[in-house]
Amino acid sequence: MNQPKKLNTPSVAPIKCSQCPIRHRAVCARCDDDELEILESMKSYKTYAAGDVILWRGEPLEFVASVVTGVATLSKTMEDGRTQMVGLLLPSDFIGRPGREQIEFDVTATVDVTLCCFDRPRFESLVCETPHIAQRLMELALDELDAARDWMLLLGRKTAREKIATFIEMLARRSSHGQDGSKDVIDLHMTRDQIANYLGLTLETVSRQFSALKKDGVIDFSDRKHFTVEDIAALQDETGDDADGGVVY
Amino acid sequence: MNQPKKLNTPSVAPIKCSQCPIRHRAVCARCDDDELEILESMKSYKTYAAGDVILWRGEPLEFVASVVTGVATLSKTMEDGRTQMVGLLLPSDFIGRPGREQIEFDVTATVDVTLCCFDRPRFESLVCETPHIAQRLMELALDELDAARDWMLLLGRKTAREKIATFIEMLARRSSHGQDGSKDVIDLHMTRDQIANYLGLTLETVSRQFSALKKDGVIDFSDRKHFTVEDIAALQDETGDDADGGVVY
DNA sequence: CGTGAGATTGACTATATTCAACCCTAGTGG
DNA sequence: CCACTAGGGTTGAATATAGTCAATCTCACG
Repeated sequence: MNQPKKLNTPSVAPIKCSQCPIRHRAVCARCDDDELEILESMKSYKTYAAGDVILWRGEPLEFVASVVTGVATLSKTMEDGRTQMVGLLLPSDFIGRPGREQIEFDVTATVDVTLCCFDRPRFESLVCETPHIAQRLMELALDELDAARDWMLLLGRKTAREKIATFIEMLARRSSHGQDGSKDVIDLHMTRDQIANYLGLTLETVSRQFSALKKDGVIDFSDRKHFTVEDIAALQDETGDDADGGVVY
Repeated sequence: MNQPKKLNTPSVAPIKCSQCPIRHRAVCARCDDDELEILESMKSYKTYAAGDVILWRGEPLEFVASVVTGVATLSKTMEDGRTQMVGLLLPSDFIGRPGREQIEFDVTATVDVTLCCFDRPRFESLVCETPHIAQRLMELALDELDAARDWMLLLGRKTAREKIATFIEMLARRSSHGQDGSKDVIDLHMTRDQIANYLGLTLETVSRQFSALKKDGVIDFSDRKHFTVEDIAALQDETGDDADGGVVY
């Protein structure tokens, strides 16, 4: 953010896989040293500045990649401009799929992003030869599928207030710095418009619901991008989800 | 339907994998004869009558399975009863995931269903040893992920009319018997309520939109469960999707 | 200090939901 | 054989929720 905006650098000096921050969570998580060496030899890094489009929908998919740092979004846009985010990519998440020539949605960097890229055809043959990669890719896909299904419930059935509460609770859980119960300052590194596209709302409705939750003492904004959760219990009540996360009868 | 309702039979006589109707599409699609023999020895069939619940959310997941015949749905229900379908399982689709003890949603048979089941722990070790299974499972998961993401756009951004048009077009495409352009009678084997839960609407809205499309001459109902598409072009216009399926600039 | 992108707020409107009455139709039992 | 019933389905009227349009505000940045 406070760094100068850099142009879309085609590749930067790679770090060693063994020291990679996503080594044990990304597509390479199950790989042994030999397999890692193959990946090491074919990987290249690319960086994108906040706001850059990483891939356009329909574009031929020349590489697949893991997110090393930063956050990217997947989104679909209709002819008349209505758009819906269909996924959030955090470090260790995977972009692209073996066997597909094109990508079905736009991929955009919301903050500065570094990708660890692999040439798609070469990666595809590697998937066939290296069971550890297919296994991990399966796990990643199934995890994303679970997340997508939770999101479908939100999009199809939750009210605006429930959507916002769910979103905030997700952020709160994700950014809880160690000790529980503390009122961390949470960074909302998205615009109201992006949040609206994520939740299937308009930006005005997002703004109104934030204001309402603030008025009700559930959250408090220090500025437009930073807030604290004042009443976690109330927040969880508002999400519409079961109390303990799903296993209630 | 016209057969007597049978009780939930724990297992029925299995057919040979080599003659299985889903042999080349299911999780076993890439398996060679040796691998198939292992699967053959551990599989068992279960059948469920239309309306039966196959698995309840939160239930310990003792088996994983492929759908051999019939249709099942995945759905999530909120405390107050609002429910959202999050997936449709057709023959060759897979239920359950290795590495998860519990299932996150209800699985229900909408018509009579036959499953090809595998004991979960044994299947999990097989996934580790048999790359062809992990590869195929990855492909199936990625396909479902693509479908889930299309559905997210529908749920988050489409109007009631667009949702219904998309739904009908999906049915029309799926049940087109060979020659294109013919007016096939399409079987709507779901109630208005189930359709509503699928599309994130109420059953009244579903009914109203069907009536409106009929009045506009786009579709025609012979009875409540059967209709024909009278104007495919108009139907596609109403879906809100791009004309040729997505790759337009 | 001016500018512009993003955010907030208000007034009005549209869309889909809710509530309720009524209608089919298939299946049941007298 | 026919009337009754129940589970879906349709339709209408009133309502609520979120969307649209528009004015104003805030704040970071040049």
